[in-house]
Amino acid sequence: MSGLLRPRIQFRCLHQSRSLRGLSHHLSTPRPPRTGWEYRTGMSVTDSTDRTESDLVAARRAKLARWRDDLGIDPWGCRVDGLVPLAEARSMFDEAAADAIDGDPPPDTDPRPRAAVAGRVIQHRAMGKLCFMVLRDESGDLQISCSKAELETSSFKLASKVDYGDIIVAAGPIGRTKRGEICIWADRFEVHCKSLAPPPEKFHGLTDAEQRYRRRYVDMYATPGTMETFLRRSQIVSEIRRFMEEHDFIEVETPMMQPVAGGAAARPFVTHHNALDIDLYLRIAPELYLKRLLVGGMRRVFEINRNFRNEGISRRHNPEFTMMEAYEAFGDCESVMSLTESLFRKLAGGTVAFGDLMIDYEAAFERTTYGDLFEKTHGCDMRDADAVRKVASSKGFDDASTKDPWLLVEALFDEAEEAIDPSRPTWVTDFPAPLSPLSRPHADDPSIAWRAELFIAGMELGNFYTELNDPDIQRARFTEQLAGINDEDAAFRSLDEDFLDALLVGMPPAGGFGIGIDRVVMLMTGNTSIRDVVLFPLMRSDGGSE
RNA sequence: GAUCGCGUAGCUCAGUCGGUAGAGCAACCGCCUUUUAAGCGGUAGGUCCUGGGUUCGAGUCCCAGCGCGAUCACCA
Repeated sequence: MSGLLRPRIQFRCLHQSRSLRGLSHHLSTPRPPRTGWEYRTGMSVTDSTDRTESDLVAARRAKLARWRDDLGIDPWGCRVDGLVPLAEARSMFDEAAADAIDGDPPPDTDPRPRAAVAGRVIQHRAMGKLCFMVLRDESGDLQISCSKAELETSSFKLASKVDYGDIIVAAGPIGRTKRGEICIWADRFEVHCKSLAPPPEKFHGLTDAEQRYRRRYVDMYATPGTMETFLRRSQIVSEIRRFMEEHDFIEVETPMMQPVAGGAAARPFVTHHNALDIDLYLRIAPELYLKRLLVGGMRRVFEINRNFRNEGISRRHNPEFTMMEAYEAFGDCESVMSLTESLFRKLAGGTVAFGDLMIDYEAAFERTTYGDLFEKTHGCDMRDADAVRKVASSKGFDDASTKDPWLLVEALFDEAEEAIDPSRPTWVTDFPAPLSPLSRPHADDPSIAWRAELFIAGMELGNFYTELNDPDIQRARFTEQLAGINDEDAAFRSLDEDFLDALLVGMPPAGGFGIGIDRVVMLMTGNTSIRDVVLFPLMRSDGGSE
């Protein structure tokens, strides 16, 4: 429930059309030939047909050829059974067994535990007849030592010549070096993948943000912290899923290609189905489909998946983003708010740092109403149209005298959001009904809707509603919204008649909510840019195959 | 979309007042059996983002473009 069919679309469209014009101009402009090929291989492009390898790539290819021709090895590897993750091999280290070996000649039976491991070489130190290397996999790092005395000649040659970035398999007893480093003393050593690309700097990894996002596969192994963030993301999504299932929600998948893009006010992406010869929209929200499922009889449903919005990119916005939406029949705004509060409490497990903020999820979240926040910031009642116009006019809005006063309230509310303490998770409740066309108005005051938003660290985390299930009011709301939109939006916005038919069949009263999963991950991992929690954030095309 | 900042070797970064393009890591050759960003000796590696301009001379100054980042706007 990501948003609404809001009249605000009018000015968003002005904004969007500028960006679209900018984009088409951009696409028609020839770009300098800095291609993906260069990023990947370090080769430089001398003209459109002739590619010259960099010395670094040439050296790696030459090494590959020598291994294949002189040592007869297949550098591309094969299936290997019985491998253990590096962290697990490290944990198998046995102090007593290592002590038994130290100093004295090894006994007939080596008491040290053995392990076979695989990993990418991230450090390599060759010292003549001995070499050390550090391997990395998703579980961590582990040192391997290869001695000329312990390995077959060809294996030792390989071990002493592997490059940063190669993927190897090694096996042997898990011991310790003189300096106390846990280490596998390899008696088996094989290369299972030759890396031909020039590696990044081995201590800093990639620091240039552009390269980190464009070449995430390098960033993941080379930059400290990247893998941890994405493993944590995976855990968080898994915890959320488990939490929802424990609360008797069932997971569903609804269309991402929709004939009518509804459930939010965003501008959609358009695609085309050839056989049916129809345009389809990538969904901007799953809301209207999930509500159909309540009509069909499901009591509690949720969906975690991508939405696509054809809008700007920022530190907090990626055009495709992951959202969880959930609907609970016979719940309401309050029931889904308290469910969410306990979800956040569980995910955070206390206080989590985000930038300079220390955010406490244990205490009850703050609450304020939209109207109070508005009045505190602007000194007038949001229902007082004349006063609102006066404030808007004093803030320099050109359309202060003609625009719908509720749209002025919405525009002015941005400033009010800044009054929310970013270090305290805060509910803003009782949104204006005219800005909330999918939620139920209060019985005693139809200008106020049963709708709340959650704010944390200055970010909007999600929307929470008592759902509107009166088909006549819903139709009227949709119709009002459509009446106010401009030509540009009218092209992709229309009444979802099938959804209204579903409401005629009858949807039980319900609470519903949507939360931005990427933003939850940002909060839980302390990343202040969404690009650091999305594996492959959208980047401007940079020529070549990127 | 606006404003500000950045773009130099494969990577991480220096580059003074406009005066011959620098270092570390990585690479190549040699030495080295307990290293920890190993060490020592040697070698090679550049479209200084692109295109104009100013100048005797531009990595450096000016203009335009491209890309990235930050802030703002819009949104979750």
